[in-house]
Amino acid sequence: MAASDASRMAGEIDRHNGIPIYVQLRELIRTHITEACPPGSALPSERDLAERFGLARMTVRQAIDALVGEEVIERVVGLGTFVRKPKLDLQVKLTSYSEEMQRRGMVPAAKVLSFEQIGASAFLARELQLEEGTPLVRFRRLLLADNEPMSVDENFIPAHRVPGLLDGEPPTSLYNVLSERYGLVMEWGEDMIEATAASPSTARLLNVEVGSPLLKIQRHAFVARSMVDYSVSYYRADRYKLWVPLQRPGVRPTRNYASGYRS
Amino acid sequence: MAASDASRMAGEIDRHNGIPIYVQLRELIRTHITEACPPGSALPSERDLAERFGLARMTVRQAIDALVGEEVIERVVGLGTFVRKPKLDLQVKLTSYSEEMQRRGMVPAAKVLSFEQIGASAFLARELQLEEGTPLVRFRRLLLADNEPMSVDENFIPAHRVPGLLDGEPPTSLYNVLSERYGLVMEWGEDMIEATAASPSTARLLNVEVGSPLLKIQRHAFVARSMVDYSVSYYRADRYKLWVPLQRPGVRPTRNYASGYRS
DNA sequence: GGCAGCAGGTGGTCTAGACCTCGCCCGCAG
DNA sequence: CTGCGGGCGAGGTCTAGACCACCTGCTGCC
Repeated sequence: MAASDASRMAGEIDRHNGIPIYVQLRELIRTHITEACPPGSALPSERDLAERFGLARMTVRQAIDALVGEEVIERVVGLGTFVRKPKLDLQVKLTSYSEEMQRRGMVPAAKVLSFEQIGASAFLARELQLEEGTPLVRFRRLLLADNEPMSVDENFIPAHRVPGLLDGEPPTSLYNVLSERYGLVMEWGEDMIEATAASPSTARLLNVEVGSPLLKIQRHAFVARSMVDYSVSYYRADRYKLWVPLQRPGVRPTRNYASGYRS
Repeated sequence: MAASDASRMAGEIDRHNGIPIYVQLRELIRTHITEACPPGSALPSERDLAERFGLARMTVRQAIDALVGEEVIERVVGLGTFVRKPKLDLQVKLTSYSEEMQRRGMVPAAKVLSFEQIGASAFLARELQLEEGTPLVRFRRLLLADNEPMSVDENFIPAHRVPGLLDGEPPTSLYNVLSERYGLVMEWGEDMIEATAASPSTARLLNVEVGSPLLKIQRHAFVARSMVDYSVSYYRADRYKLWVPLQRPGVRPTRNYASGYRS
């Protein structure tokens, strides 16, 4: 038998709590996967699941459809449904500096250069899609990795989004504070990337020679449809590379089960 | 009535040609959209479609589900199903230089610097995941935009992938030739981006001063799971910026109907 | 021993209903 | 004129079946 035993799945469906059954089942399956199913292992068959939880098969399929859409599991006709290997991610992540450095295995640190309220200049107003003169919080830092300068970083946030932020200490991780204190979880954004040469002041901060190549990254970050953060960063070219995955428009990625699904 | 008239939809379902009904219906709807539905307009209701084509509503939903998954259309409870505005794409495209420049509204051109067969050096062998000494086609060009130097570009392609390529003229658009003559359609890839300073030879080619900042982009491009192209490009920083969309891991983009769906 | 074919299990597709909530609109009452 | 409440039509969820194509493993024949 390809499929695993449905009776070993924990949990029950509550038909009267208002949560759609397929959502409940989907989460039960998700839990079951993370707790008991290594990549490549089989899930119980749709019919088994339907019987186990007393549901119609179409309802079970709806739950499974959702997980297939998330690319958590994968259907193979005639064989069963299988847990996928964690996929290579074709999406650049919107991460904070601290997260990014930790991912790269370096110790992040920061030296605050300024933390103040300013009025939006014409340029900043345009970048942040606001009226000129709108109060902004300006947060400028020298960011270090493993105790060595990595980048000079300047964030601009509409002041009305973060009342009281300036009263306290400058935050260590900006995105953490925005999310935990103000509920501002960045959902999406865009980076504009270019190469530039170090100005004298930036060069001094980054401990490189004037004119050294730097990676300049301007970022707009959004919550829902309103921009919450505009930032400009100058990264030392000798210490920082960017990795960008690409996908060909209109071409669906090739399937890659190949093998490994036999019992 | 929110929904449009189902009887005005062209096409019929063929129940005996082996193509799943929901696939046929999906394509009929897709055609109907491109031909007769501006963004924001309503589709016929699920029940109308079911009646118009003599199908069960669940089957109609399956067709619509697919298009919703593609983000072509959008469901709004209590209102109907609507054609989405063309979405902002959260995915970097794997495009060739010619495509990219045309998209930016500039006239691409190229001056071939070399077009030859070489053996893979230790470095190239590692980058292309091949044995050292494997024959490669090396294609080095000075790329122009609007008749002004834009970048120096060097492609390496395993020679066995492109038999006879060197016999002819150097191609104008490399990706076009790879796809049309050899069936090699790049499916995905990755860019490594960094800032660097112009070496004397590169500076001369690009018509900039030695030490000027350049954007260095190394690209690995794949067909299925094998690498077909490794390239290194040096872009003039004053003429080229990269745009990279970002998505927060684990956060689903917020709905954005908002308005504009009233009749 | 080997191979062909069949049986049983899997996902794929489809039906014809059911009842739910949600949003809009219109008509009635104040 | 205004407000509110119901009617109606939209999508959302769910059922209990049906038949299909596909894959595997077993069985029995050669």
